[in-house]
Amino acid sequence: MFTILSQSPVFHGMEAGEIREILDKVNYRTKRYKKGKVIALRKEVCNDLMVIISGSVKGEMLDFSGKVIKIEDIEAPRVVASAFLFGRHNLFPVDIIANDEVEILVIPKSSVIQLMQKSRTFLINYLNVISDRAQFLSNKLFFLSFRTIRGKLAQFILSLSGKDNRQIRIPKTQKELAEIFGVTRPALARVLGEMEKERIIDVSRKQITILDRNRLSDLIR
Amino acid sequence: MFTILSQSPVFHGMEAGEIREILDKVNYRTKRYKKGKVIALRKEVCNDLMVIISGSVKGEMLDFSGKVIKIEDIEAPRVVASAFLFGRHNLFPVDIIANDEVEILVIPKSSVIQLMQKSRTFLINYLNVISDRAQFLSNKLFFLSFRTIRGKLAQFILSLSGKDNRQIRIPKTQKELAEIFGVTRPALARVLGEMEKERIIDVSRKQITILDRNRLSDLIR
DNA sequence: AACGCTTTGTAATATATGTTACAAATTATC
DNA sequence: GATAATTTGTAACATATATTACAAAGCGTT
Repeated sequence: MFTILSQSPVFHGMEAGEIREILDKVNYRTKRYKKGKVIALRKEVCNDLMVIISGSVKGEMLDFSGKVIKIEDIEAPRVVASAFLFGRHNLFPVDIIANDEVEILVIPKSSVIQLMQKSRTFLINYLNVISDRAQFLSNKLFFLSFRTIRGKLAQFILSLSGKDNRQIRIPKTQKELAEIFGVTRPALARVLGEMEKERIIDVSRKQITILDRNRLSDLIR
Repeated sequence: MFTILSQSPVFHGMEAGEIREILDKVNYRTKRYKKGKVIALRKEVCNDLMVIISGSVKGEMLDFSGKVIKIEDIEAPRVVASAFLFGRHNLFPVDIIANDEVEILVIPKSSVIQLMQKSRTFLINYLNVISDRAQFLSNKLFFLSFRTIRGKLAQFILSLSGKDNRQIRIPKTQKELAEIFGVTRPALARVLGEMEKERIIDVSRKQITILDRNRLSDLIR
């Protein structure tokens, strides 16, 4: 178990033995859930740090019309709801459900704080995990703030391309990209086609070449 | 100064004297900036915690077309870029500019870590600040994920109304609400008008009454 | 090489929202 | 109470994207 934990972002840079040693000084336990079991309910108070040791869980929520929306998958050895253990509203934002047979390391909040004060590495790791999360969200939000698909695409391409390289490779299918953009796949394909026709970019599958950097920049806002 | 700091979220719950005491054990300094001065540049490494003691700053960025976009104002005694001191990409996401005469408390990252290990209160405060930020962003993102104005409005109204109260009061103008939704003001007004015509809600200025809860729920997704 | 599966390109039509403009209603200011 | 400023209601028109559908191209397997 401790070997797996050393792969987890919160125990990053610590040896299995070291992890065992500091965990032994605080309260912790492991829990197992069968596939489909509810691990935590939305709006429940989040009082424990949960690190997935094996298996994966999903975050789900019910909208007002009662439909289930899957928010995201979290796999071993990641941490569940890291940004909701602290903060003013430390309630789970979604229901957490086991995707398959899952084993989870559960550490009470007070022990987490003890760990942070004992281990500088653990402290910094935890800060990094929540900060990364905030940065990821902030980035995503900035990205969604572009109204049109052209704008999003221009922003996306320019932020991937360095200062002078004209070629970028997108390691995603159109379908995935459309999902990130929050648009439909045909709409994205159409815009790609239009921009190609206008000789702003050249598209061939996942390979995009910038033909006219200036006009591409102008598409943003 | 320490009295003002005790109002700051990171020193919340600490007396002025207590703050002076723990700060004296680490490195810190204060800096002053005149109106319009650049405090930090986008993509610069964020190595210090900055707490605004007096005045306010703004976050700005240049898009690829060179236009300035104001992101947000941060006023005393809040913290600047709390989520960017840690994390994998600890670079300022925006340029930070002084809005007026500003005084800032600057604490190097290493000292921040020392403070966290010395003071449980400071540690928990800092965790709360970043977590609040992540929660705020996560909420906003969830909200933007509703495609249509009707959907956003339904979500908004239902989340404000309790289980049975039919009346809610929105303490915002249409213009502000439209901005939160990321849509134009006339478009929002039109949708409000349509939903009123359909007898789903009753709108009179900032007062909204739910007439048909079921149909309102159906509008979500 | 033939088969199925996924990805991409494209089109017609429907819908939602933006844009611009203006007047009516409300609120604030003197 | 009169005047100005803000907020709201509404409309005509332009535009971007969703929806649905289908065929072509590419890819993996046998």
